[in-house]
Amino acid sequence: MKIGELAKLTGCSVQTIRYYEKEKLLASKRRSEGNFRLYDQSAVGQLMFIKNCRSLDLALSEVRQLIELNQSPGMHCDDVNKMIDNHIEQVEQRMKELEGLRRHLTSLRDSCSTNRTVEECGILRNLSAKQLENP
Amino acid sequence: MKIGELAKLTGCSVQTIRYYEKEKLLASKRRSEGNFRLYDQSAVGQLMFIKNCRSLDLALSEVRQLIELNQSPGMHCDDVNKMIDNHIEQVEQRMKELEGLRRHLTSLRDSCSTNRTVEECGILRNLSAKQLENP
DNA sequence: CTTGACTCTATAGTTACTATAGAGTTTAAA
DNA sequence: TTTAAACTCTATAGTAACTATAGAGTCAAG
Ligand SMILES: [Zn+2]
Ligand SMILES: [Zn+2]
Ligand SMILES: [Zn+2]
Ligand SMILES: [Zn+2]
Repeated sequence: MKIGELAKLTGCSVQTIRYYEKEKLLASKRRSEGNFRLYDQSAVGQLMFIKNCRSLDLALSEVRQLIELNQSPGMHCDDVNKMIDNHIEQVEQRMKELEGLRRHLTSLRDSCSTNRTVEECGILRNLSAKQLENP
Repeated sequence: MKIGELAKLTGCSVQTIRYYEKEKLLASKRRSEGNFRLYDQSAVGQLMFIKNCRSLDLALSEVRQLIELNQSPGMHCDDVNKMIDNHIEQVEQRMKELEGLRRHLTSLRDSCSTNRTVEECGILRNLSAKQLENP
């Protein structure tokens, strides 16, 4: 199949597939006479693997590691487990940050009401303050 | 004062200050004979304003809008309020996404235990599956 | 007068794509 | 058979908000 069909089958864009190739994540094994990339069924699986990883916010460099690991079936998979553990931690960390941000933004929002002028705006006044209180 | 002192006073890096100038967020009013940027006390306040905005994850384009607004003290501040409301929504949206991600990652993690080989790795097997279940 | 700390501009790199431009290829209809 | 549409190719630039150089110039102290 050509790149367009692979794109349709996987829900990736054509440019994204070419980008993954450049990044050594997915190779097309053959080219047509007119130099078009040709893929077989296994490419669908490989691309879905990448897509699944991306949906979990794994970086492409990590996806690359996983692909390489996948090629040594006898090795221990500790590194995979660690990578996921790491991600869970990072996600939780980011959630905490966002929670702090949300509280900050909410209290900032409460410092202004409707029908005020820029001069009177509590938000702008707070943003101008020497330093916002730390969460 | 020169750029290095401004950087120290505000906790921004020198390059960041120059970047903000290029992005029309903070101008140095004068230059020294040797072409060094010179700042007065008001620059400290302006830069802290930017820093406060950034700590709330406001985009530089939004900071620019706020700075412009700040220059029309008689106008209504509705746009400011709307901007903050918007941000609160976006933050809450992102928190929801991360919560879904966390659940996904956690259940994926549970599909593997210690002392398995790559071949047996539940995580890799799940990532290879045609499609991950949607949250 | 030299050393070191500072500053200047310009440029490239980061991440994971997306969006062109300009050219060539393939397929299908007219 | 011609021609048009649809597809593909490479190469390049853009995104956001910085960070990190390189190479040159400025300034203060010793
Ligand atoms: Zn990671
Ligand atoms: Zn207001
Ligand atoms: Zn925003
Ligand atoms: Zn495993």
